[in-house]
Amino acid sequence: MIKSKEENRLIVEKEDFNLVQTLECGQVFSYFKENDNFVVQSADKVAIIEEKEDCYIINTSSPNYFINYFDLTTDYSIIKRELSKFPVMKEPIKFGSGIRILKQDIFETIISFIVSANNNIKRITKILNKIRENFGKKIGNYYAFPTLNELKGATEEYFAKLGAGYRAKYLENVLKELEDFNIEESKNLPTEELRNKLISLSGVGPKVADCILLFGYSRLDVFPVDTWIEKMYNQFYENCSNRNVIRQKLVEEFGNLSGYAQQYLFYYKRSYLK
DNA sequence: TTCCAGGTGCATA
DNA sequence: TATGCACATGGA
Repeated sequence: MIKSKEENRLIVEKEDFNLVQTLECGQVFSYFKENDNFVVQSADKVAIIEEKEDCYIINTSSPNYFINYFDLTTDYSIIKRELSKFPVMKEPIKFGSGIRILKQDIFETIISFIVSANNNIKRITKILNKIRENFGKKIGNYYAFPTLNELKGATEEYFAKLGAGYRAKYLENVLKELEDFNIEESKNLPTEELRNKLISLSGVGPKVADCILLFGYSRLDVFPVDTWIEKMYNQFYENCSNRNVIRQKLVEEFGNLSGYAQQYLFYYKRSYLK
């Protein structure tokens, strides 16, 4: 998987790793294309990634951070083999065979997915980029995502101006609520308890909480149910409009592989079936 | 014009 | 506990 690691560069084989699939499967909003490369940002880290015929060259001053971020030490062939035993997963796994679940910064993930609720990806990205530019430290030609402390002064009016709509109030509130949250300590909580704690935050409901758990806390025993998963469930399982019921049934079915299954299905359904 | 986007919060029964 | 509706915004 990791072919070589140097101080400013990481070379990664393409086996079980497709950068476009990983970035565009809906788990992350902090990347963009620059010339022929992808620029990937997470918290205050940046990677500029070149695609070669048989590998990716990840240019970054933080190679270890991106080894963890792209989950490069996990063997996805085992996960895909296990999940392929479920008939419903066969095509989605083939379609998104290079997806990896990112390990993102928790604060950034909380803010990103509050913005994402009932919103479209284009506007979500626009809003998050503005937050970076307005409150983040400058790193070279790019901007870091602000820390809680750096973003603390942002008001409802500010977020509304960015186009956050009715989520502006949630964002202002959550910044205050997070001051007593203690993200570091929360990492040790069991999934269900942590889920309830996240849901108590402003703008965080069951779906956003599950996304934060999966993409920020790397909890694989959650299955975020959004409009696309609901469509998929109604197509492949049974008619059901209660998202909580859908979530419970899918977690029961996929257990500790739920998070992986969700991403393969989401990507397949959203980009292929519509 | 209406519908929809990786839903949440709140009132009501 | 469960259901229904309002909530900003802009593209299709």
